[in-house]
Amino acid sequence: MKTESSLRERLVEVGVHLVMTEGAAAVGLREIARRAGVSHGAPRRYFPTHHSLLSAIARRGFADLEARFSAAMAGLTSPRDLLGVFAREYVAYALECRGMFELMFRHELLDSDRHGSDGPRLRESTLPLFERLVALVAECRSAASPPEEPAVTAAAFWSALHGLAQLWTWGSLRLVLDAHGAVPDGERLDRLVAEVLDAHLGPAVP
Amino acid sequence: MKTESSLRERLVEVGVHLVMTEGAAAVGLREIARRAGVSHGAPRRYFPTHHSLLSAIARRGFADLEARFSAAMAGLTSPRDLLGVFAREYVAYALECRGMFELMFRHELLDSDRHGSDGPRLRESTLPLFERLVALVAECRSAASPPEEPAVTAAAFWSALHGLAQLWTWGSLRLVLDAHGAVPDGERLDRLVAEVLDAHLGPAVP
DNA sequence: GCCCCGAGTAGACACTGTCTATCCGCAAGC
DNA sequence: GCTTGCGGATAGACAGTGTCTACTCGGGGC
Repeated sequence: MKTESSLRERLVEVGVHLVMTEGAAAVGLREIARRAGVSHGAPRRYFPTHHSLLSAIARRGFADLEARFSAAMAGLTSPRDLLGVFAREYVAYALECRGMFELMFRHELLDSDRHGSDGPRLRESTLPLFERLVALVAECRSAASPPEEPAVTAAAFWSALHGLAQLWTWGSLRLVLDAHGAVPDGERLDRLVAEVLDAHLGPAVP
Repeated sequence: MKTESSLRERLVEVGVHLVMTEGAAAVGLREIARRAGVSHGAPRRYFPTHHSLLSAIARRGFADLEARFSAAMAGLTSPRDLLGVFAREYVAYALECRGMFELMFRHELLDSDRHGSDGPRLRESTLPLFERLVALVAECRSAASPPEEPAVTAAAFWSALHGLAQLWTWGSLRLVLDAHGAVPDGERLDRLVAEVLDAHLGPAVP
């Protein structure tokens, strides 16, 4: 791991840092080049367009997310526990790396249709992640009632997590739970995650 | 309703039309002014900044959504049916008016913190909508098991719908259900909506 | 009749992404 | 040893953007 990494790598790293600190809207091609210490035309050699650079940054985000999952799931075996970790890690990532999470699902900014300069379509980055989810849901469900298409359940479960992360950062969920001030402030998000888990996977067994 | 409406109204209307047809990314201040037939500086009198115009457009979106709900819910009384209509209408709006739906929840583009030039904060536009949801969920739940904080259930339910709409338009849900080709193509979205309804509100009673 | 003021115009400024021509350094070839 | 070629980076140009400011024009109040 030499400190003189290729410019390509450095651009992506600077971009990730910029998205994390300033938000997805502030990531201009020229700004990245500036912070990387090269001229504004330099990135063009590796990323023909702004979208392709953003796509590379988003791809890094999906990789980071998957790494988080792998780290957090290590040592656990119960499918229900694993799904709980998955859920908490998903919304935690969305909150901690809000800019990245935004960028990763902004299809109009990404080359989601075209193949990237390397690797598969960006949309397909989520496929292995989802496969893991389907397998866990199937395992979790087999103990209970009829199978019921685990892929459908997994898709709905993921949707709930995704919407929860999105609406929470958007702010209206907090606002609305304030109005019905039943749940104490620090526990609201945890309660929502637990609610999603229970709703889609059946109530937890102690 | 005079055809010579104020420029302010016309700008918003042109903006809505532009978002619907070209997507949220294509809505420039100058482009709106051009299509409204005025100079590029004219909007500034009514909307001091680009964000404030986008916020006005988004506000119109929330109003449209609420109008759709009111129209679709007319005549129904069963809370479960009403929630079903709510769910289907929500994702239908997201699919039909994809650009508007995108814009409405892009907080970095909107003056979601500052008060608009008229009316309340943009974030609070969703509050009456959510109140309706909480009431319906409470009514729906009272027939079944313990109350369990209807506001929390309603929030999770809304999250699932929101995430479903988002991930469906993003494309990975379709992709992943293709891989597990169990559900025929035309029914996938309906199945997912039904799954969300059942998961959060309990299975439907015929 | 004059003045003022609101509404809209038009130009400037800094900035963006993209395109193009240019230049530098370094290896290969003779 | 000198030239050649070329990948990698530079810098300028161009059209377009949002914002700011000076200006103009027309109509109502005194």
